[in-house]
Amino acid sequence: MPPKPKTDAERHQLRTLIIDAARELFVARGVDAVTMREIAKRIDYSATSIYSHFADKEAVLRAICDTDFLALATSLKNMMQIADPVERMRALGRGYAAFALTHPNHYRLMFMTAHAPINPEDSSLQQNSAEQDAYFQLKTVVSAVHSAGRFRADLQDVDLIAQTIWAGVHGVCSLQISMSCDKWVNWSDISARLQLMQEVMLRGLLRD
Amino acid sequence: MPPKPKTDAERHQLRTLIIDAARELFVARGVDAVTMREIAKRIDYSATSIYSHFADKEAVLRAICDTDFLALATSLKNMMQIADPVERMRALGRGYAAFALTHPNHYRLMFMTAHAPINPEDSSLQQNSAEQDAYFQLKTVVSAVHSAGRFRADLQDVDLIAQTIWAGVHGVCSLQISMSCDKWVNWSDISARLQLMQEVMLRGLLRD
DNA sequence: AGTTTTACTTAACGTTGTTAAATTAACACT
DNA sequence: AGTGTTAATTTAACAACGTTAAGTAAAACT
Repeated sequence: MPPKPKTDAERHQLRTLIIDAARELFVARGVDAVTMREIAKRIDYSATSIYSHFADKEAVLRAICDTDFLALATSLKNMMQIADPVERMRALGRGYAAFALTHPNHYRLMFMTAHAPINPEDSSLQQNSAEQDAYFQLKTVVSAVHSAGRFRADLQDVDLIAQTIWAGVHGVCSLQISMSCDKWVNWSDISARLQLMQEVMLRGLLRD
Repeated sequence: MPPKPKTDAERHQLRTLIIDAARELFVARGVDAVTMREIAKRIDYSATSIYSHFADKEAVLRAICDTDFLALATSLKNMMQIADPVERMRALGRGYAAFALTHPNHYRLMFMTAHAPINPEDSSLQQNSAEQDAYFQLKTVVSAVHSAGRFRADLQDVDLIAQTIWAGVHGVCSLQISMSCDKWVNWSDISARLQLMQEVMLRGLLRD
């Protein structure tokens, strides 16, 4: 019941223990459905002990998201190796979608929830970093495709193109996340929807 | 404080009074941030009286969505008059986006918030109705374009095509609604993003 | 040895969605 | 007219939540 003084390393270890327990529960059943007491029980601590490591539930969430933004960028980084820029762009889309659909609750928090503008001081991530900024990765790929002269002649605005591609993939993923259990619509297979979106986007953007 | 027996009309009136109060609050501050007691206070009733009209908070949300789904379908109905099926499809996309962007909070409730599965049988709206079902309207247009032989040869699944178009427009709108204030991304003009998405989708889907 | 600090725990507060019980008014029937 | 019955609504109450305050035991510092 009573404790020993802990080193910084031990403190950090407990911090990530909390984060990992919380993430597992959030991902499984959604943020709102998971209680602080439950997170604590998972790691055999009392609920209130979490508050000596995080200001509140929201802070736990932000910590998880921070690591997951990084996780997204990291998981996409592997695909940046692909030589052909168009294939690279295609792989990036697939990777992004895979991330969204395997971590729907994280994705909801990152891209489907209105949040105050991200304070660079508040986030540990660096903007315009090939390792940490997924949007920068997308922009880089789009820029490469553009430089290779593969886009249609009238498409010159790299940001605009990147945002349209993002919107296409995001549309499929977010609709899946918030509407797929809805019986009103006779939903096609999610992989078919993703595939067609990818095809349509490429055909619509690339030179014949 | 005490009551009179009420006619069906009066009951219905109070029901919509609750819905309207709840909608206003939900739209302003989000579903989770609004309490039942707050909704009740707005219409000078006790919190518990809501439960004689709705099973729970979720049921209030569903009822709100129901009326807004009808509003969306109604606003799209005019565009179904356009003769050329491709032009009709284009107009439908524009109309949908206009609804989303002029009623962002309603749109968020309808398409970006997780809610219990909508069973067509306990909705007041009629599925597959040209007046009440926006998805049916989209499907009808897609079907017309398909019948006119305007889609590429390999595109045969009307549901799949409709859902992809929906995802494209939804992607632009939902990204705008939840991320446009984010300074991380150098956002292009929303109308330019919509325009390009529309172009890309049509070029990707239609025969050359 | 005695004080302070650290790492926790238990108790407790205010709110939440929701249910149960109480209250009050109008109607239906003798 | 008096008496149930029913409907509409309220107040009281419950369990659970996020969070804060107060308490406790061991290690560390002096």
